[in-house]
This record gives sequence, structure tokens and C-alpha cells, in this order.
Amino acid sequence: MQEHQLPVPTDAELEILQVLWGRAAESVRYVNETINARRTPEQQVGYTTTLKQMQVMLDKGLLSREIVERNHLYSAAQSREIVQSQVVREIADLAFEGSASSLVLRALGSGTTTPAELEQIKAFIQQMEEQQQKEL
Amino acid sequence: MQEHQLPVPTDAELEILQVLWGRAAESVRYVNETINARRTPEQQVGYTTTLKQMQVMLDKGLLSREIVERNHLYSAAQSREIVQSQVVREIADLAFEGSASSLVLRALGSGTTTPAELEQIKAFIQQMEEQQQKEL
DNA sequence: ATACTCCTACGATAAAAATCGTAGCAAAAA
DNA sequence: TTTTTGCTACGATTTTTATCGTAGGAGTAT
Repeated sequence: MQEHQLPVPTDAELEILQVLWGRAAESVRYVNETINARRTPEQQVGYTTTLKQMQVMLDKGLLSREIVERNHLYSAAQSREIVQSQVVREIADLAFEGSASSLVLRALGSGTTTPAELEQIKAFIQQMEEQQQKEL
Repeated sequence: MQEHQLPVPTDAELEILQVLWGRAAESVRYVNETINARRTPEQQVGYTTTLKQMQVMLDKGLLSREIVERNHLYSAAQSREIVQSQVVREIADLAFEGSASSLVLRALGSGTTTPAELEQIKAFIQQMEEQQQKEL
């Protein structure tokens, strides 16, 4: 039972969160198998590893748990949006001198962004600018 | 003496790289003091800590070293661009299901991007699209 | 020459993160 | 009822990352 300031998830924790985001509460078994399905045979991870990880995350407040007929079902306690924002800010600080916009430029420049995605991003910016207009 | 595939730098390593990028070769002393200047009094770090870190980085191939009149001067062996791209790809995988574009959207949405930066990003996208046009 | 300062080398330790092994409990199968 | 199966709890270990302490060398000052 922690009451810390919610920590930014570690790498292994993010892997678990990605499985849970957007789903209903899931069992440890499900998360473990999903993760292993995405991994090469050499880096498969044991059930108890995932279990322990998720228990720690529960304690940190990153997951929540409900018990249904003796089975434990976990779900993400923090929304994808919030956590992703934290992660972005963290690496902006760590590798981009705190500048989210230079992070964006790098992501665009070196990425494999399709024309459709570029359109989507442009539309989003458009929308932001209109919003900023209103806020004056 | 490593011959690994260049690893993505750790957090502490990125902190050091940020000091060195864009500068001529610098001493350990300089890097250490620059880092501490950016830190609170409680989290100051000793000289030998930074030294050791940089020696490890040299071994990993992240830094290069030249010896000038008995003094060791280090510089970043990998360009800012390359490393930043690696970092972006890593966290895209870790927190955005591999999608750089959804990372971008999140960075824009939750960030403190100024109107000027938005313009800059738009211009960059414009440029990319023109480029893609030519490549057909 | 002796002491003092500034540097590097490098093993050791600490702290954080990730992984696993074992024990133990309850339901289901034999 | 005994065995098997599938689950959780939790300490322990391993691995990775970060930090530091000490030794020692070369210049510089006293």
C-alpha cells in the first residue's frame, strides 16, 4: 500500500500496461502469455515473474485488482493518456533538453510515418491552433 | 573493448551525452560540474561517479577519447540525431505499440508546445510531404 | 625534498529492476 | 479420498545501473 507520488513505470511495467490498456480486467496468466507471444523463444518469461511484477505494480498504484470467484483480475489504474504523457516528458528531459517539440521533430524525421499519419498529425495541429485562437 | 551492437544509452548516460553534444571534447571535470549545476544539492554526484560512467561509455562505444598533454578529453561518439532516434524508437515500442506517430500526437497534446513550435512542426511536415512526392 | 593539488584506474558497494523457486491453498479429476 | 492441476504469496537471487572510496602518478608549490 503505497501513497507515493505515482512513479513513471519501468520498461517491464510498460510492457504489461500495454497489454492491459483498452481491455477489461485480465488475469496474470493472460498477461504473461500475451507478453511471451510477442517475445522470442529465448526471452520468454516465467509466470511468477509476471505475477510478481503485477503485484508490485498494484502496490505502486499502477494497477488495480478485483477478485472474482477466487480469481484475481487486474486492470490499468492509470489511463494510457496519462502514463504516455509522463513517459514523453521524461524522455524529453532525458534526451531532448526538455523540449517536447524537438522530440516531435526527431520522431517525424527518423520515423516511418506514412502519409496518412502525417495528415492526421497536421489535422491535429490545426485543431490545436484553433483552440489556442479561442483562448486569447 | 566491446564489439556489441551499440546499446541505447541509459538515463545517466543520456545526461552525460546532453552535456557533450554540440561541444568540443571536454574533461570529466567539466561534465561533472555541468551535471551538478543542473541538479539540486541533495542529488549532487561525485567526480569519480561521472568518471566511471564515462569510462564505461567509452568502452561501450558511446564516447571517444583523446589525450592531450596528459589530460583526457571526451566527446560523444554517436551523433545526437542517431541516439535520439534510437531513444524515440525504443519508447515508441515500449509505450506506444511501436507507433511513432501516436507518440507524436501524445507529445503535442500533452506538451507545452508554443505556437511558434507548432509552426515549425507544420513546416517540417510540409517539407516531408514534398519529399515524399518526389520519391514516387 | 616534501607537501599539496589534480588527475585517472579500478575494485567495491549500493540501489534499482527483473526474474525465478518454492510453498501452500483450493477446486477439479481420478 | 488421493492426486492432479492451477492459482497466489513472497522471499531470494540475478542482472543492470548508479555511485563511491581508495590507491597511485605526475605536475606544482613550499
